[in-house]
Amino acid sequence: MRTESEPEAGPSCRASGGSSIAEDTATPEQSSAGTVSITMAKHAVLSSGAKMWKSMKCAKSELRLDLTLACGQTFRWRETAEGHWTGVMAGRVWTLTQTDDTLWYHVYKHQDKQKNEGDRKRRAGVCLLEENKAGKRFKNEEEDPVTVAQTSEVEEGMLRDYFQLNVNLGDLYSEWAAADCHFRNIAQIFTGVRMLRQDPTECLFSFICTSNNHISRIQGMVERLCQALGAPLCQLDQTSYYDFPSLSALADSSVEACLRDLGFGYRARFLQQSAKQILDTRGLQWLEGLRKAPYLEARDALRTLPGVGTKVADCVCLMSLDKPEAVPIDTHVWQIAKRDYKYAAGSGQKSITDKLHRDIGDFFRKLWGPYAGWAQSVLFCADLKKFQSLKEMMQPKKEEEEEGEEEETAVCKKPKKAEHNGTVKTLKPKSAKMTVKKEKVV
DNA sequence: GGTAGACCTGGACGC
DNA sequence: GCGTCCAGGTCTACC
Repeated sequence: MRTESEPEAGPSCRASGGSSIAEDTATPEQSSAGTVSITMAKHAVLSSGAKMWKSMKCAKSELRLDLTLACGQTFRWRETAEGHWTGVMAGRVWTLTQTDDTLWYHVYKHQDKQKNEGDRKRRAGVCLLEENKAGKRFKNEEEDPVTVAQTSEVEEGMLRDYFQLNVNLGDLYSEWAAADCHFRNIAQIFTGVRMLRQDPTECLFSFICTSNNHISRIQGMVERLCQALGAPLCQLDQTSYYDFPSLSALADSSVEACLRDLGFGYRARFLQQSAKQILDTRGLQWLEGLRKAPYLEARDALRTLPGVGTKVADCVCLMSLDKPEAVPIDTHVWQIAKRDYKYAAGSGQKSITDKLHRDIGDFFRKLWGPYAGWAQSVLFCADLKKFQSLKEMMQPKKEEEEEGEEEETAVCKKPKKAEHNGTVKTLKPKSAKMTVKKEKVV
């Protein structure tokens, strides 16, 4: 997703697909009407008319787009208008928004021919960088010869799968809150935070970029990766959208130098080598196949890849491989464990060792049960600096509740405001009493 | 099983 | 405006 206003940063390896935008692109309404226009396609906005939108029932308590899409589990969604989130999922560009009990979605069209060509080249391992650089044209695809109803059914199915809407989040929140008073306080405000079921390839290679890195920089890197090696999908306003690169495209021997030029640093080698290792020794379907493997087996298999340690492997397991018990332990989760749960083991250590990772993971799995990774993501989300204004809202509520509540085990002292947005890491443990009333197994 | 240092880069922060 | 610090880790060598 590169905007026209972004500076050209790369010497030889900078895609510039947005520079020659098709002048014949039209708004979706105009296109469907068969008219030719020089108006650039725009991001959909619900207020401009519900006609171009489809909808499905989904309560905000089950899904909060703003929290779920911006809590750091995915790096490709942007708020393109107030409450409207645009991103790429399953090779399509979507804008999502929601009202109280309805999830609205719009899927943008792109030219089939162009998409097929991109797919063909990606399968062949062709780096699309030069082609993108030369300026591909983004057009609206023609209407598919399927009924609108069939299309809606497919798209709704894709959304249900992506957001894992078959999982009843309300029930899980109740169970976590019953087992954990700290969670209960956080959950008053941070409702609807759920794990996505992402494409394993996208998830793996995005998280290889996260090591020793800022969230803002990670987002930029993932976008440049797609821009350089992914197939173009469409352009909306000033933003070009690309599919995530295939394994073949990532494994090409030229990729490391290309990505180094794009500012990936030492991670460039990890990305190329991991892709190559998967293709050479495992095969295209291996990553998806790990969805059927037990958690520890999948995690250990991922850890054999260059640039994939315990934390990244856990992220991939949790966010794309159907392993809800995976609890990624990073420095912030360690701080949360110490600050909010008085987790003492390993407090004298300077870094997160494998043993500490295993022990903290077991601690949270014991506390929250088989969906511990989901619960952890709620706390992680609440700790993000960008959501501190939300967190502050819960303080008065909590104080009121504590005043009228004598139950000993439910007292969680007000946690110190934690700030981490990729740049602030000052987190000092503050005493907070945590008593687990019972071990809740979901 | 634990520690330390290197690894890229850019945003935040202090001056 | 400039210098410094450090980030959602991983890898390697060493103890």
